[in-house]
Amino acid sequence: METEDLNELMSQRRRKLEEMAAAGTDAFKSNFDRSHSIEEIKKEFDVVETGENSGKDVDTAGRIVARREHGKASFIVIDDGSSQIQLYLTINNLGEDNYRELLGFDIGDIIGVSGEVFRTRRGELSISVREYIILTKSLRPLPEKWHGLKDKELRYRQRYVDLIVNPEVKEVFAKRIAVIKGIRDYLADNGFVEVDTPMLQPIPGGATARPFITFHNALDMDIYLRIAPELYLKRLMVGGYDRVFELNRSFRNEGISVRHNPEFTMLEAYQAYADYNDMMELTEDLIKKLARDIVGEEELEYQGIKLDLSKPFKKMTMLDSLAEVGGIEVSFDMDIDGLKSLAKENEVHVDKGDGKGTIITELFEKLVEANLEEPTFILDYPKEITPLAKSHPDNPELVERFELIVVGREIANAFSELTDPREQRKRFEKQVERRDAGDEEAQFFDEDYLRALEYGLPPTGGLGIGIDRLVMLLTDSASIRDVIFFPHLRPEKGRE
RNA sequence: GGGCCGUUAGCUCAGUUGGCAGAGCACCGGACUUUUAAUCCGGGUGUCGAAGGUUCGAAUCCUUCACGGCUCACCA
Repeated sequence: METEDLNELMSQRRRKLEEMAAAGTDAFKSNFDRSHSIEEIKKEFDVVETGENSGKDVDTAGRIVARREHGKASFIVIDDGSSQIQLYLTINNLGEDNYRELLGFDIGDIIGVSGEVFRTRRGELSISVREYIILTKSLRPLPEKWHGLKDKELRYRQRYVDLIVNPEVKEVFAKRIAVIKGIRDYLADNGFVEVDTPMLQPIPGGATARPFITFHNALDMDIYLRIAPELYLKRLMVGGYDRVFELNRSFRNEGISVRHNPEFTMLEAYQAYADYNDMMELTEDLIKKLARDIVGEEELEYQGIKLDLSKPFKKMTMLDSLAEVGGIEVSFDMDIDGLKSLAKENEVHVDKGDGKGTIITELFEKLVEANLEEPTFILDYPKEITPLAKSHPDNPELVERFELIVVGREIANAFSELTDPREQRKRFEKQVERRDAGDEEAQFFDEDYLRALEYGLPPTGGLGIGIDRLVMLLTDSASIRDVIFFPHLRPEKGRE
C-alpha cells in the first residue's frame, strides 16, 4: 500500500536514504550530545556584535527549515522547538564533499552541528559549521514556507505538521500548558492536593450527560467512561481530605461542535467547610491570576469583544438576570402553563416532562446567557436541574449554585454540595424517574455514594472549570479544536 | 440530523462558455563565498475527493457517496 502513494518528492527522499545506507551512513541516530539548545545559544551569545566572532564553539541540533544556497558559501536554518538559528557553511570550513553533502540534506531533516557562534554583517546570530551529522532523515516534504499549512482538516489530523510550520499554533499550546500549570500551582499554593479517581466507572455520575459505554470482558459487564469525577472526589472528602482537585479528562457522548469535543479537560476542586460563595472568590481570583500571568494583562479581547477582567465580576441571580437582561419577569410562583407559553413566545423548546426549573433554565440560556459578555456570576439555579447541590435556604425551588459566564459561554460551575443523604436519595429517585421516562441524560442512582454521604460529608464547596473553553478565552480561539492537540475527527477513509 | 460552502501538484491557490491541466513556493539541473520569502537561467512532477450519468468531448453540467468548514438543531 505504501508504495502506491509515493509521489516524486517522497521517492527522491527515499532514494537519498538508500544512498546514505549504501555509503554506510545510519540516517536514524540514537542520540546527540548538545552543549546548548538553540534558545540557550541565543541567550548566551546575545552580546556578540554584528560582524564579530565569539571564539566559542557549540554543539546543537534541530530540524532544517530553510536553506539559501550561494555557491561556495550557504545558509541553513534549523529549528529545535525552542528557537531557530542560522547555520553558515563554506567550502573553506567543510571541504567540497562535506559542503555538498550538507547542502544536499532536505528541508525537514534533523541534523546535529558543531561550530563557532558569530554574528553576520547583517546582524544574524549564526553558527559557522565545522562538523555535522544527520540524526533523522525526513521522508515527507513539508508544506510551503510562506503560507504554512492552512487546510484545517490537515492541520487537525496532522497536528505534528501544523506545529512544525505554523508558529502561532505553538503559542496557543504554550498558553494551554501554562494555564494547566498555573492552575495546579495556584491550587497547590492554596492547600489543595491533586488526586486521580476512576475514569472507568460502573455508574457514571456527577453531571447530566450521555456517557460512552464500553465493556469489561473479565467482569462481563458494561462500564462507562466518566462524564465527571465529582462523586469520587466527594467520596474522598468523606474520607477526610480537606481540599482536593482533579484536572483531567472527562467524556461525553454528545454532539461535536466548535465548543464540544467528546473528551475534554476539566478541573474539579472541592474545599471542606466552604460554600459556593467561597468557590466564587476562588474562581475569580484564579481566573484573574491566569489572565495576568498568561495573557499578560487583565484586559483581553475575545473574537472582537473587549473584556476587562480587572473589574470585580458581576453577580446576579438567575431570576434577576431574566428580568434585567432577558426582560421577562419569571418566578416559581407562576404556574407551569404560564411558563410554557412564555417559552413558546420566546421560541424556547420545551419537552414533555420539563418542570418549571427546566423551562426557566432554558429561558435563561436563550435570553440571558447568550447575551452576557463581561464575566458574570449567575447565582441560584433551579433544583430540578441540579441534583447534587444544596437547597437554597430562601427558596426550596433553588440550590446554591453558580456559573461563571463569559461571552455567552459557561466557564465555571460550582455549588455548595448537598451533604444530606436523605435528600440526596430523593433527588436521585427523581432522576431515575426522568431516566425511566426516557431522559437519557438523567443521572444514575448511586447507592454507594449515598452510603458515603451517610458517613458524613462535611460542608463542602465544589467547583468545575472547563479548561478547553478557558484556554479558548485566553487565546482568543474560535474553536475548541484550536486548543486541543488532537481534536476528535471522523477517521480518514482509505487508510489501513 | 438540517442548511450553505468547500475538496485541483508536496503546500498555498487560479482554472473563462464543456474543448490539450496552470501559477507561486517546494522539488530537480545549472550559476553565485554574508544570505534571510536570497537572486538569476532551465525543468511541471497531477487518480482535478470517490463512484455513476449526460456529452463527440467533463476539473467544469447532473446524481449519489466520503471527508472537512460554517451555521441551525441537539448538548452543559
